[in-house]
Amino acid sequence: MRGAKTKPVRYALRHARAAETRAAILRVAADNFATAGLAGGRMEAIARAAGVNKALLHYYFESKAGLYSAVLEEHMKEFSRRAQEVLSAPGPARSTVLRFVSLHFDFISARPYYPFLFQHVMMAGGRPLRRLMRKYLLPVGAALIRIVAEGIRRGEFRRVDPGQMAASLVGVTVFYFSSAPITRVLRGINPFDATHLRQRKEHVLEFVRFGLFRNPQETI
Amino acid sequence: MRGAKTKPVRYALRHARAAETRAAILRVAADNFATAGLAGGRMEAIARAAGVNKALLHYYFESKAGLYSAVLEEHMKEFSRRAQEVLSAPGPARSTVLRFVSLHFDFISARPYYPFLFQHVMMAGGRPLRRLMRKYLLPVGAALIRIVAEGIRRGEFRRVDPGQMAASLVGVTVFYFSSAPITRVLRGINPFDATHLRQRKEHVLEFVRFGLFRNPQETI
DNA sequence: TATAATTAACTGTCTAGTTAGTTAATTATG
DNA sequence: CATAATTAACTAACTAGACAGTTAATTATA
Repeated sequence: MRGAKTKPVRYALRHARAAETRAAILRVAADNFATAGLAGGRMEAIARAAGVNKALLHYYFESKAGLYSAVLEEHMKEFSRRAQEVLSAPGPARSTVLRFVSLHFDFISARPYYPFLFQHVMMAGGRPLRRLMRKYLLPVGAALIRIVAEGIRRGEFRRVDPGQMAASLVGVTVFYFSSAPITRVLRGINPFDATHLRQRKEHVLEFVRFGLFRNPQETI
Repeated sequence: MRGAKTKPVRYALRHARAAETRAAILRVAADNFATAGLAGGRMEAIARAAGVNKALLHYYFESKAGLYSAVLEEHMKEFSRRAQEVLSAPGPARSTVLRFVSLHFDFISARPYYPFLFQHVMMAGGRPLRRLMRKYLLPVGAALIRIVAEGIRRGEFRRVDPGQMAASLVGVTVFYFSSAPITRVLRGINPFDATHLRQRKEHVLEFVRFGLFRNPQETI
């Protein structure tokens, strides 16, 4: 039986420890897949690092692809939840957009491997990609576009193509993280230390204000 | 012998045909590695698609990693050359930056797999990454930063951190392409058709003008 | 004592890389 | 200038190792 799908409430304690094991596997797998991709990731290595037997990965996640999907889905679900919260909150479009960018930035800051995991599925494509994208990204993307459009209508933003702007908001945030290895090599710094993160975030938020807002200087 | 490194001018005809074969391998390999990564790429598949024997790949490129490097280097060399040309041309910083962004955008437009190839080495890291980065990216990055700094000094640009701005310029361009698979799924369009490319490029250039220039409206 | 959680040991397949050649263009030479 | 020798370009068939996934059993706990 796949231990993950059925949750036998009767076996609460037993299940609690099992959940820990499962979480440990997911944590380690995220790291492994992020650096190596689906093809490059090693089930054996993941099992060893998680301190469990290789067969247990299959017991919980069926297959390598299943494990990969589970890893990715965990993160996407969480981000999607938080993003929807921010994007559906009332208030001026200006602050909503800035709060979204800020959330996005912080979310990835805490999960350095997230962009890589993402890149890998994207490049691989296929059915699982489509499922995850439609389920988690589509709603967030739509909400973001809606907010930008609203901001334009209200005169808070310049007249831009909301779809294009959404892509730029995400792109300018994500790129810093997905190019982190280059930064490390070329600048010899750690892009994930507090100082550099703060500098980058500040820059991104300012860049967004000037790139999108009608009156960038105005305090919100 | 590695036919590629030594170029026996004496055997002109023979060598000419060999160069074609080599180029064909590189072309096919770019495609294969871009979708599958280094680990996921298949020497056998590349050989078949290029219409040659698998052993020939090793004859020319030593190893799988060697082939991957060769593929990437080809593209990076070419981009680096063109970028340096643009960045070292005289004129106002405004037009230099816009011309750089434009070149970058067009270069990738013509090589849809380039960002993916790139991402893969980056994630893998290691010695070959460092070599290529230092050789091709470092000079371009430095030149771009210099131009931004110059633009600030001349009062053409807002007072921004030149390094951060360089990252944003590249990021906002690259993201459209590296997220192309998502776009295809979510919006059901082909991001590489002429219409969408034009729309995106227009948006990016405008976004850069507003995000960076002191007087975005002013014509150059 | 039933069953969930976990493991050791195994197997079949896939694939990078090798080896021992063949083919054909080019050059040397009788 | 014909043909033998040489060499670059290329191939068929193989090997060694790696790795995903399986099986049958064991341990822990409700």
